[in-house]
Amino acid sequence: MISDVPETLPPDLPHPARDELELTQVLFALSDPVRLAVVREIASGPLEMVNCAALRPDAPKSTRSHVAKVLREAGVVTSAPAGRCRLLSLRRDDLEARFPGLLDAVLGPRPSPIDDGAPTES
Amino acid sequence: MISDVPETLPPDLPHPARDELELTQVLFALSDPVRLAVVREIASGPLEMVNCAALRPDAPKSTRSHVAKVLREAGVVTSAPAGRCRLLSLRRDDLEARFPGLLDAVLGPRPSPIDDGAPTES
DNA sequence: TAGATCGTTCGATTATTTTCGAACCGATCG
DNA sequence: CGATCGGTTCGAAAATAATCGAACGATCTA
Repeated sequence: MISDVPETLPPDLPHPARDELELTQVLFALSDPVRLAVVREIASGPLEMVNCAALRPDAPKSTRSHVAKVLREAGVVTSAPAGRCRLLSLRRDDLEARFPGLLDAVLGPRPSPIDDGAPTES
Repeated sequence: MISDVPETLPPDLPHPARDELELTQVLFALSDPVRLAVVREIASGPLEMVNCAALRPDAPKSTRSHVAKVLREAGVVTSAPAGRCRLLSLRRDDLEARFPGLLDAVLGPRPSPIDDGAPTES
């Protein structure tokens, strides 16, 4: 027997394919300080939205969701369901394939493992 | 003798200094197709606004001027008076110093002198 | 000097984005 | 099951950006 597909099937969010990424959309997504901060934060690895400091935890949920949406629709991040949360990941490979060097340039100089920015003891 | 500065001294337009360039502003300036096309066009050398095809010559002057203004205020281009015209130049050095690699990434692969994009004869 | 050219600025209108509450949904936990 | 948690969606309202005509200024040219 063929089980009916439930009317309310899990509508996972739409992500543009690699070859659909538009440079101007990507640049626009990165042109906002909050969104750029999110990208910087997940540059070191995927992160659940709920644990993302750049998405101000005190801000209204709908605002946080909107930030993620712009990044997702531009193809900058993927947003995957993970338990109750959503896991944000940077689409490094897709961005690099489509716009080589762009992400590195936007993320800026890689923080050296030797200098973490903390004050050194004299 | 000290010549009086005329009341109506040539009010040359304000340009941000190199160290005042903001990444988000630059990205925003580049995130519009028309503005990006202007940048691509002057990438090969300075160009008078009047001769810039990306600034649709048929569009109202005030719209054309506004496009140039956003690019100028973001620090992407300089706009220098040149006779009756204004000469737009890409601020390559400043952008490279401040955001290394960004411009190259945005401009994309340099068109090879061998392959100019024209269809090859079979 | 007068006219034409190129571009800026201002103000008004329109279009696009952002923000946020409310309603809702699935997953988890008691 | 019922409550809570994390997040989306849908309006509507506010903020921001784009568009364009009109007025102006400076430069060149006749």
